[in-house]
Amino acid sequence: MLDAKLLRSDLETVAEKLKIRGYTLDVETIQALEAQRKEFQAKAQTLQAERNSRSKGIGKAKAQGEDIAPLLAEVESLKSQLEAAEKSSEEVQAKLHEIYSSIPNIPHESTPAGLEEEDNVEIRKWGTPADYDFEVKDHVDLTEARGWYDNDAAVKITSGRFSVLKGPLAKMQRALTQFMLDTHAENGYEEVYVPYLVNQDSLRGTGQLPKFEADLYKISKNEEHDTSDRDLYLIPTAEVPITNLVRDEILEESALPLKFVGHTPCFRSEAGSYGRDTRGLIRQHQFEKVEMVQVVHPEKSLEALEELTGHAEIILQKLGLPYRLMALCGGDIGFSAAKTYDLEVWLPGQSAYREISSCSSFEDFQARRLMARFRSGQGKPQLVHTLNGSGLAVGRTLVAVLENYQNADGSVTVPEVLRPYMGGVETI
RNA sequence: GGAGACGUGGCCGAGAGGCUGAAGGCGCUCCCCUGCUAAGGGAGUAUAGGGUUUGUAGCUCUAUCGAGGGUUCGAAUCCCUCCGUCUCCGCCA
Repeated sequence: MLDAKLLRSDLETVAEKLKIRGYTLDVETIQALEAQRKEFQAKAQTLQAERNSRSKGIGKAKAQGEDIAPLLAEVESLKSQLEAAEKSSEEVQAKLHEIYSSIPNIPHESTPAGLEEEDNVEIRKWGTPADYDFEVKDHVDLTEARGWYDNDAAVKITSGRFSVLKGPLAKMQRALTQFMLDTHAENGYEEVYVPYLVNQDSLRGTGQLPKFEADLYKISKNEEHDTSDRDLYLIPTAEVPITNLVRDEILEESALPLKFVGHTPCFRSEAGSYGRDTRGLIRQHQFEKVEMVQVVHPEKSLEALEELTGHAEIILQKLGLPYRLMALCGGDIGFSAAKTYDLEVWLPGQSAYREISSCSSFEDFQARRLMARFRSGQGKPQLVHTLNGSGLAVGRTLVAVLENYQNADGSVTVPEVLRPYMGGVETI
């Protein structure tokens, strides 16, 4: 959520900056509603003040044994006026809140202009895709025949877009997870274990709600056994539970930056994604991801994004996987992000670079909704800046390892850094 | 899951319809006193939003005593629902 004060004082500038991401702000509607808000809110507050002071008067008169009947009659007429004023005030504020909740973050000035994926800017490349003197297979062909990847079983158990991994493949996914967590811990991240189901407040805090409910799996309660009226959702990313650790918190300035890393499964309903990447492990309703989250001082968020992105790159470098770093353009960054770098790994099976990590700075956009603040000196609490990045998407990393390390005979060499996590095995 | 108790500011803890945005204590900040690794005295110390304003200053209004709703001229205080904590029982990895 953007700063309401900024929206009131400098709406035109905000509208201008949002054009960079192809978003058109309805300036006239907002201005009209703001004018109403101001009028109704002021009126309601004046009436409340009136009622409060008169009610106090009644209390004092009663204490002195005076007749309070005439005073009561006076206040009576206030009541209906106040109720009406409060109602209009609440209605306008609810409308404004809905509009404000649906406005995306303002892109950072260093975010490249452009609306299409083609407008993303390549920052650097690392590694060189290998030349294979045999016909390369994709990860499905490499694993299905050996019984390690079983789509049919997943369909039987659940439905499409889920997968069953077996044997060395399942083990390698676990090895990758362990390797990533350990590496990030060495770089100063505190490992956290968090719930996979979250409430609505958490999803609002990080910006998935209210706009993107369709992408989420909602857990409906069993009425017979659960009288709670709270719906829970499966997390689409560990960003949600981890970033919400600081919701409603006022941190000490000295506690910043906070750096967390966690591994969770992620659940995405991804309506509309059918037809893209229908084969294999690239796009699933359930996948594993290691996520880094940083909570930093507002002046440090830009350099923190570079650092965090670097931490994701280290994983790819240690695994020896060729990749490129892309700065996403205004039209391609997510709703809550001010600036985003994507890491794209080389997949020989597709002869293409594919996204394997997304690292974003949200500046104070999430923090405002989260009420995540810090106290510096004697001053008022200020909003922190939040960042996160995949470090990495484990399922896609598994695909990348399989395809980049494949041999002519269909076996796969285990990258050296992974061997300690796989009992020293050198090939699978 | 069953029964009972409870949820107040950074922390502890009073308050049981009006004089309570909230006593008292601890902690913290500032000032004074004191020459010694201590103590004493004084002041201050929640958050959000609105209005005013060149102003993240000041003034002022509103809201907030787990959350939401209700009763009332008036609710931390009464009623309802939910969330959470603790104790005992049950169940379970």
